Amino acid sequence: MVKSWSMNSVPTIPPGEGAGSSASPSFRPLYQQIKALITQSLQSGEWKPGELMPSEVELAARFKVSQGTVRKAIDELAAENLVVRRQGKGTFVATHHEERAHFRFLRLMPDEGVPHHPDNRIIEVKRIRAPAEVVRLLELKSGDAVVYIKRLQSFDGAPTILEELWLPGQIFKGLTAERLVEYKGPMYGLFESEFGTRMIRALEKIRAVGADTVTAQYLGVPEGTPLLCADRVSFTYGDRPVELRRGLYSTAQHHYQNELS
Amino acid sequence: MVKSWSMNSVPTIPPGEGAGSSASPSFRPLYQQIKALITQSLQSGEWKPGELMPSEVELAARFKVSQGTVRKAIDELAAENLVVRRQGKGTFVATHHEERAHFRFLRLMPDEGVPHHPDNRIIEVKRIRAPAEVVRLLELKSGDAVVYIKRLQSFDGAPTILEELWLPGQIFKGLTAERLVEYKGPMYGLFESEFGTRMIRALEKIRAVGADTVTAQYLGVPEGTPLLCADRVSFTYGDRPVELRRGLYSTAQHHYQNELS
DNA sequence: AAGTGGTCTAGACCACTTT
DNA sequence: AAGTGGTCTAGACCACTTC
Repeated sequence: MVKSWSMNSVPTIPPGEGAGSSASPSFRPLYQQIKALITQSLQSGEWKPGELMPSEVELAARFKVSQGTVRKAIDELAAENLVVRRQGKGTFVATHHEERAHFRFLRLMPDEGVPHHPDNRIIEVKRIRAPAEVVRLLELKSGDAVVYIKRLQSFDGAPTILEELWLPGQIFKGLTAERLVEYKGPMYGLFESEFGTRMIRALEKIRAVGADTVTAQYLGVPEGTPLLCADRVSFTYGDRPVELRRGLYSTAQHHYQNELS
Repeated sequence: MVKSWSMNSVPTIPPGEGAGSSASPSFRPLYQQIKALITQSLQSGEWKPGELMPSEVELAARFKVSQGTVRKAIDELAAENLVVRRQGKGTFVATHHEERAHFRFLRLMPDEGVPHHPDNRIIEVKRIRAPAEVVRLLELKSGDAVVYIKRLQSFDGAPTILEELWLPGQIFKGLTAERLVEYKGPMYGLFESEFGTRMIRALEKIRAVGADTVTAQYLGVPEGTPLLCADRVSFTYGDRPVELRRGLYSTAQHHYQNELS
């Protein structure tokens, strides 16, 4: 179904688009081919977020490879948080509808106490033509529509995060203020369930800025107060950018936490 | 040398300090025991940073386990950046003396252009009694001495990072301003070569603050300018904290870059 | 040609979960 | 008891580096 190496399983993939500076023709390990095939099935929705995937034995039979090869492919997918393995139960498609995932993209932690979920207040939702900067970062076509969202998040009643989002209009067609307000849970969960778009990873660029008049009002701080400004581009399968987000964080009682390893 | 499982290799480790909420007595996979033994050898300096380690076959013989088990142990060490594997050559102890490692702990990137190394200017080096906060974060004893360092880093002549460091006095005995000034290369390289202390990972807490008078002068910005403030605690083997660092970053032409995955 | 890490297979047994 | 992921072994061959 996949292979072709020599005697003991040799990949069929012809030399070509090598991933690097290899002098020899490019090779592709079998397990990486399997990994790509499984990723395709995840992307196409053959197995939906939260669902149980076929067992390793089943997948090995389906792809006509050994269980060990399937295992190595799934190991990498698990390391990338695309799937979750549970001993004795099986392998599940990762979803944003679990506690575990909620704080993977929210790095703002309280200086003291345990992290918990913010209260959301939607300020504005509208459909606009994408600004040039958004066109560039989301790889859109000039003139494409985007959904613009502005919201304020509070912890224990203290306004802390003022956020603006830009989402490709084509993907997020029916996204209205009502649906955002009535939806309980993390926004990425909504995107995943209602719009079939799962955020996989994101890139953030962080700066320090002074609060402008409007921002200061929303966050309840003096104008000019230093704030963290985090610009985020989020990607779905295949490194396709599908969200632009600018967050302004008040760091009076919170900090951005990061592990370097 | 290690094992004891049953017929096919069973771990000797007696039930006891299980790592988790397991109801049954705790087990420890063989490969994790091997991993711990290899880590010990790294920590003790049996193989020094940059050096070639014994091959998988040798280690398998030494520990009386299969090559596959050693491989899995080394795979995890490589994932944690403790060792580096090079096909055809062998496995090497990771070191801060390589380009590759330099930007693992320096997340401040230029808004445009490629990242490069800063110019260092040592402002102050002194030996002091550790302040209470430092005692707490570095897990010292009250009254212990620490080496205090203050330095300014510039990119293309533009002062950008004002940093303060606190290092355990016991470990960093002969650390003087002269040695810091004459040393070329990343500071973690100096720590590794001259003081036998290798930084493995670090935890950062980031806030936005306004530049005070002194800071503003060093960084050449108006007083009150918003700056990133990054408090870092670095750890060596065994999660022992061995460095406290506070960096103030001017984000006029740079940003703190972070990948969420 | 020899040595090293990298891939693949096949089979055994273990721990965990559900039936 | 049956099924799942997790560990361990043994052996084969491959790609890369050095001699």
